[in-house]
Order: sequence, then structure tokens, then C-alpha cells
Amino acid sequence: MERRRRPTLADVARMAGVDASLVSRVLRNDPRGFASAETAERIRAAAGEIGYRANAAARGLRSARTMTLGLLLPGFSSPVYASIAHGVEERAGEQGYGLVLGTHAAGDPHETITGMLMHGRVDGLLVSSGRIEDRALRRLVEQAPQSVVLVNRQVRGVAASVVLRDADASAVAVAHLAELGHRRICGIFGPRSLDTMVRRRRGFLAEATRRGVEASVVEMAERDHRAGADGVVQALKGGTRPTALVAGTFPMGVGVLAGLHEAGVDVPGRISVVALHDDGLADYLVPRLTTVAMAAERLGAEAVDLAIALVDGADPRRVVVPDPPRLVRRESTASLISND
Amino acid sequence: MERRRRPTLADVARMAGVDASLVSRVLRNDPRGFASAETAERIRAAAGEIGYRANAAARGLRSARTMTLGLLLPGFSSPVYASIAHGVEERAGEQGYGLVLGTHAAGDPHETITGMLMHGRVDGLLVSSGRIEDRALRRLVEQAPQSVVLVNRQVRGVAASVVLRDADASAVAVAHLAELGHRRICGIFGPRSLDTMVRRRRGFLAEATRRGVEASVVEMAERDHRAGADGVVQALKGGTRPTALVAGTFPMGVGVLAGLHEAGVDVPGRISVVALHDDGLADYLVPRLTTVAMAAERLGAEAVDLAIALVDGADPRRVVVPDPPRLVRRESTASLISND
DNA sequence: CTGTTAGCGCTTTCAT
DNA sequence: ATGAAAGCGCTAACAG
Repeated sequence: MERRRRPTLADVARMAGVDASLVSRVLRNDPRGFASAETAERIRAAAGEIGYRANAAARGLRSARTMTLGLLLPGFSSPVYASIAHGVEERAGEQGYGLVLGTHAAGDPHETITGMLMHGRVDGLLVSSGRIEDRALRRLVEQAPQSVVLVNRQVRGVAASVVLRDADASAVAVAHLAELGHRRICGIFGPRSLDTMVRRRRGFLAEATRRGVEASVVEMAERDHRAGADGVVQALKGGTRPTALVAGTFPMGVGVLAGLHEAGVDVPGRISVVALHDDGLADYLVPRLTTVAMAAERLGAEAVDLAIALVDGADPRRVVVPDPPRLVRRESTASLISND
Repeated sequence: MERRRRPTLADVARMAGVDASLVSRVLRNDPRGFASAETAERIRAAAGEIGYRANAAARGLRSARTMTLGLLLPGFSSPVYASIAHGVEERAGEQGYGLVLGTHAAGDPHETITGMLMHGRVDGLLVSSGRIEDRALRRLVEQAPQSVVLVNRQVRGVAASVVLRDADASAVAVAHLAELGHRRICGIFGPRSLDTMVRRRRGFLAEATRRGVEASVVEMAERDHRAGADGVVQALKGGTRPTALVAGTFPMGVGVLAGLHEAGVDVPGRISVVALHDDGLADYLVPRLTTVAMAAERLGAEAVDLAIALVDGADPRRVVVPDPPRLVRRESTASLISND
């Protein structure tokens, strides 16, 4: 079977009886080179007929722009990453950018990311991963300061980042519980090596103090289902006997529910539970899980905008997505009926 | 701030006192051009010192190979897609291929995919999505028969595809339930427009027949949490009074559990539940969900291998991942204690 | 309004 | 074992 050659600019030019450069300008709507309406039409018709598509490599080589962004994720497992990826993809598409995905489930993460950037495969890189060490990131940014945006993370020495209002999200959770009458609340968070966790924890403690609520914190090494379930054991073991639990991530919230069920504790009868970050799954848990929704998709979108701005020469900056965290009340929280 | 130019082959060549073409050969270990050990060492040293990285666009332009594969997904939500993506990413990495991701959450899916291929951004395309219509796929394959691999899907007229043993997975679920003594089983599946669903349904009915079990089927328009929960209502409404339910997907299984809880039906006391496809979440549901695990990651890996083979000129073929579906017994299934 | 020219950085014959 | 030269397909500067 003959594999026919992909049509090139020259083919279109020949067909329309004009020069290739004119075809290039017309097809890109280059403002510096208007063709007569008639010629333009002829060119477009020719291009359409033979199904011309500009070769991305040639274009990239010439213009030193790939119109592609890289997104580095730790994996696809967590719903937050799924949301971020979705937001990134959508916004990138709107802006005419393609998306190269890298998870560093496999191989050396630092090699993966530097590779994408250094080979010129992408114009900018969105790094949304807690697993890459701060100093690797700083080194990378030294080499390519105009190309790296941190997503859902802040690192000293990296000037371009986008984060959510994590502290406020915790505050919303605590406020909700306090209004339901809870006076002893335990927060179960992930490791302090993640700055999201640091902010959520800080917001949690601050709001508790503000409201005169007794707060305790359990710190887990991970932030997945298991960490939530294991965290429950620790939360119940202490002498504080909390009547409400705040889970630092959505998966932890799922684990907390499972852990409490395992321990024979009724939710929300005896203990109320709120998780930070919302997900569609919440409606199908038993009981339906009350959450604090944050704008994870917008986080991705803002990161894309920032990355493109950097590529265009703008100065790096730190963005906080302004959307206020929003309580999604379901069945895992209830008024405290004193049971001391 | 001076943005220093990225080093090129010529830079390395100048530094090592040789020609650029030699540098190219040495750095790629081109078998046709051996340099003396000493020269090669000098070249490598120079490249290392200035941090030379081949420009992907130039390389792609010249060699008409991008060393990049495209993966089209409907989204990141479902755990199966997450697994497939993970398998694809890992295997692509091992083979030296990059990965361009496209979901068609945004925009016209057909445009998204043809675009990636037609602009020469990718050497091959893995399509793992039920949302693209068969005829769009056939049209695409006509244009680029050596570049498209269907993942977890088969379409008439598309010769390259990789699928799992869906029918066998259903059979494993039915066999398990039959062995526990269940004689009336209802399967809740997604739409018949998805060939995975057709195969799972067929396997379900075949195994039921083989074992002399009374089987009924509920067909839902979707295959997500909600479809599972809604499916339960239908399953319980009929006169068949099943003692066990098979959910066509993992999310449906989650929904089934939720729906049964809502209906006040004890699992596994009154009804047993099995879901097709496994996920880590299963251990954190109430009750822990029994599943049939399929090799979704390997599905992705096999798709990558097939795509690369096609690019290298091999003939398209249909692959069935041989790994047998495997029962993961948890708490949502139990022996039938007669309750007629 | 349109054509000419040069060259992005690399790989690949073909010489030597 | 190494070099010279051509060119992948496109865009951009400059002419006209």
C-alpha cells in the first residue's frame, strides 16, 4: 500500500499558483501579510482540498515555539490531580497549546522534566507534584526561569506558582463544625513536607483558636485512603475524644469514613467528618461525605495562563486562585448531641 | 537577564574540534559511524560540559519521527483510564517515546485527534475512548492506517486494537457467585454502544447459562456511579428478586453499594455484589467491595508496543491481553443463606 | 499585495 | 575514522 506523502506548503502554493511564504501568511492570518480576498480564498481552497496541515516540527524549528506545554503529575490516582489535569488541558486547548503529559510513576522524575524542557519539546512546564524535591526544582528553575510554573505548590526560590486558598478551606470546615456545636475537633493531615498540608493545617488551627474550639492534629506520612483510615486510629487513641474530624484530602476523607466504620463509630451520630476538596464520589459514600470544594480546575487554568505569559516574556509571579472554598454539606456532619 | 542560547550540535563540535555530523553519530550511538574511542570520549565530555540536548523539533523535522505517541482519553475520572494511562506512560517511557495527552473533555474530539496526527506531532495515536463514533474512527484510520491503535475497544474496519478478556471477567464473577450458592443473579451494565459492555454482558449470560443460574440484565445509558445506583432500583423492581448483583464497571459497583444502602438492603447479608475491574478504593468502601481484576495497565503497555510496531511498518493486528481476570474477594459477597 | 532569500538544528548520504 | 554538503518544511526579513 502506497503511503502518500503528507502535503506541504509548497504543494499548496503550487496548486494555488502563489509562493509558499504567502500561503504561510494567509493560513496563519499573519497580520503583516494580507493577501487579496480572492487570492486568500484560492489558497484556503487549495489547502482544504488536499488536506494540508502544517508540520509541527518544521514550524517549531523555525519559530522556536512548540505551542506545547508540559504537565508533570505524580500520577492519575487522586481526584485533585484529575481536576487539575482537566483544567490544564481545557485551557491549553483554548489557547491553542497542546499538552505533553509526564507522570513520574516511572523513572527519575528530575530527568523526565528536565528532558521535556531541555529537548525543546515544550515551551513551558507545569509541575504539580509534591514528590520532586525543592532543591531539584530550584536547580531546574535556575536553568529555565521563564519556563516553569509550580501548581498547587510553593517553593522558596521559585517565583512562578499557582495555589488555592488552602488555609481558608480548613477554616470553612472548622467554622461549619463549630456552628454545629462541636468543641473538640481533630484534623488529620498529610506530611508537613507538602506545603498544601502546611497551609491547611495552619488554617485549621487558626480558625479553631479564633472560635475557641479545642483542636488536635494528627500528621500522617501519606495522604491517601490508607492514611485516612490509619489516622482515625490515632485520632481516637489520644485522650482528646474529638466529636469531629477534618480530613486533609478527599481520599483521606474516604479512609476516615472507612476507619470509623471499622471502629464501630457512627457517622455522623457520634463523630462528624469533613474532607478538604470535593469529588463526585462523595455522593456515593456511606454516609455521603461533607466536603469543602476548592477550584482545582481553575487552578490548572490559571497555571496555563501564567505559563503562557512567562513564555511571552512576562515576569514570574505568585498567583492565588481567588475562588473562596465552598462547603458542600452532605450527611457526614451533624449537630452535636452532647455525649460526654 | 540574559537568556543564554541553548547549545547546539555545532557548539559541541566546535568545542571538541570535530564536525557536527560526527557529534551526531557519536551521541546517538549510530552504528554506521564509529569514532575512535578517544574522539568519542572528547565529544561526550564536551556535550556533557555545556549541557547539550538535541532539539526535538530539528530532529523530528529531519528524521520524520517525533518519538512521541498520542493518547486520547475521555477524561481522567475513571480508574480504568487512570490505569491505562499509567501503563501507556510507563511503557512509552521505556521505549524512549514521549506522550502527548488529549482528553476530549473540551472541544471536538475528532478535531483533537486528527490534529495531533495530521500536524505530525505524534508518530502514532492510541484511542481509548468510547465517545468517538465508529465512523469517525474509520475515517481517521483510512487516512492513517499505520498510526491508530484502539485501546479497550474494537471497531469494524479498524485493524489495530488491544482489548482485555472482558467476557472472561464476567464469567469469573458469575462463577464466584454461583459457587456461593446464588441462583438468581442480575447484571447491571452500561450501554451496548460500548463493545466492552457487549462482551461483559455476553460473558455474563453465557456463564450463567452454563451454570444453570437464572440471569437478568439491566442496561444503563451510562457506566458511572450514578448508573450503578440507578441500576439497583431497576434490578430490585423486577419480579426476579436477585440475590446477587454484578456491576459492569468499578464505579458502577460503588454506585450499586450506595444504592443498596439507600434501599436498606444489607450487603452481603441479603445481596452479594461483585464489580468488574479492581481499584484500590475497594478496600475503603463499606462493605469492602469484591471485584474481578483485569490487567488494565498491561492493556496500555501492549497498546504502546503495537503502536510502535505499526510505526515501524508491521501489520495491524488485534491483540487480546492474555492475563486471566482474577477474583479479588472482599466482603461484599457471601454464601447464600436461603431467604425466599 | 506578493515573491525572494535565508536559515532554524539536525541527520544522512557520499566522499575522503 | 571523519568531513562536506544537502535538505527536512516552515517562517521572517526584506524587496518590489
